[in-house]
Amino acid sequence: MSVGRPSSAKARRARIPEPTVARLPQYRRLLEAMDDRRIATVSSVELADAAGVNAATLRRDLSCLGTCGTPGTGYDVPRLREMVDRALALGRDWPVVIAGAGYLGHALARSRGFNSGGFRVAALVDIDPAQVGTVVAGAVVVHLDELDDVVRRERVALGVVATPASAAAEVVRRLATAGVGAVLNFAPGFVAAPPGVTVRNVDLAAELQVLTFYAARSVPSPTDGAGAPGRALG
Amino acid sequence: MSVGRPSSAKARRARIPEPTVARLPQYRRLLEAMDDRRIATVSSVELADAAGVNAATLRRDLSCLGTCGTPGTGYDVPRLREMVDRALALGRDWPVVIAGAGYLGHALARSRGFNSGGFRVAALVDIDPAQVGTVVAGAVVVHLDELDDVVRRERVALGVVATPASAAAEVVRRLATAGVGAVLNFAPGFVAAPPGVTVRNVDLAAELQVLTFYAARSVPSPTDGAGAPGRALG
DNA sequence: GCATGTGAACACATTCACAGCA
DNA sequence: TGCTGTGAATGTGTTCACATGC
Repeated sequence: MSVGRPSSAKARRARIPEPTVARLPQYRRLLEAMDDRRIATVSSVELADAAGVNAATLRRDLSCLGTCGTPGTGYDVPRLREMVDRALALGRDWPVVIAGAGYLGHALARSRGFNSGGFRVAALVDIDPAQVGTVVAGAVVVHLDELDDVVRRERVALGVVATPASAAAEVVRRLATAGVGAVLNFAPGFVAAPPGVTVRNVDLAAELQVLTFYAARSVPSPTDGAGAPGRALG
Repeated sequence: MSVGRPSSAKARRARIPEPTVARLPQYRRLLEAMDDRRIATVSSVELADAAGVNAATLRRDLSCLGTCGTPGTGYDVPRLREMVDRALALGRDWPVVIAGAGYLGHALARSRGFNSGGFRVAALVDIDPAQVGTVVAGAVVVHLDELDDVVRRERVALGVVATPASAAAEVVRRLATAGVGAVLNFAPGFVAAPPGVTVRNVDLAAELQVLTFYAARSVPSPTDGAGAPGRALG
């Protein structure tokens, strides 16, 4: 704890806790909106309130990025925005392949979040002959057997699984074989990660069930004066 | 620590930690699959391995439900399944209203997870005249102005927001006013919860960005022999 | 013998509170 | 004075390890 540049060098390659990583996209969006409105500076309290987190938590989150806010002033919005982008490895080109051209696949392919900030849907893959050859939001639907070609040609590093549950494990395996390094799986059920591949499971039905849990705890007990505090989760 | 039935009464109304609640749907699905295959008993190690969690964690999770596994044998699958269902307040009827009949709204309305286990899409609401009056997977699309009627008539307790971000806050407000007690918000950005309402924000674009963070940490460093362990997140 | 359920240890994240600096 | 960045305290979840009971 002595040598080198004081702040940046210290935190440059420090491990970032998972909860912090999960909050970064939220900060990013707020900073983007502020930047668009030409807001030059923001304090930790302002940003934290907008994000719905504690100000100390926000400051600690940002300190992981090796940021330099200015005491007495706050954070420089464009600069902070750039640092968050860098931490999330955004800004560079991230071609995505979506496996499964059903309703969810279509919805994701058309969503802004999958077509901005460096993300770009390079292609969708499916096995349904009725889908193969069609174009969704500028991206072609190709047959699953062409997956390797697409991944190699477009240098795809990210895969999204929007197939039925029964196909998910096999599709993840094929994505991994094709060279995709990270997969976002929307199919229900736990899919184990092949070696060297990061798999993130997002289960929309599970989210609904978790919500139910909290709803059931507040709804059937209308006896609490002001009611449950109505905290926002997630 | 003495009176009453030893296990169940003690844990019956204990607070369940949020991470535990988030894992319950996963256990539920596995138990359902085992039950269908007529598997009568399961040990904590087996179930934990299938779910990708530590066995001690699983046992502690289940102990929150006031369960009784049998030492030397394991857990009774049908019985445990029922207890998880009860904890999640499933089994009863949960009518859902989906706000936003775009691609995501359609995908959710058609998904199995939103139409089983007690969940039922009572209606979709939108303001697009081209959508209003159409039927999606057996559910009608009605105008946003009819929200109050639908919620009252169908006793809707759960709302799902699948609108553009710009409309999300207002739609959550209207859902709350209509009497919906819990909302699952898929629109990007933090939506504060009105008093007495639980709001759970699920940001699909953020999931992709989080994935990128981990992908970037493993991809550009192909120097680690066996590579990153490829842990499954989420 | 074998698997549950849980006290105790540990690891981690959040929050407070304040030193230090603009 | 105002706000950042962080040591220290707190709170929470995970994991170990074993007593207990089938």
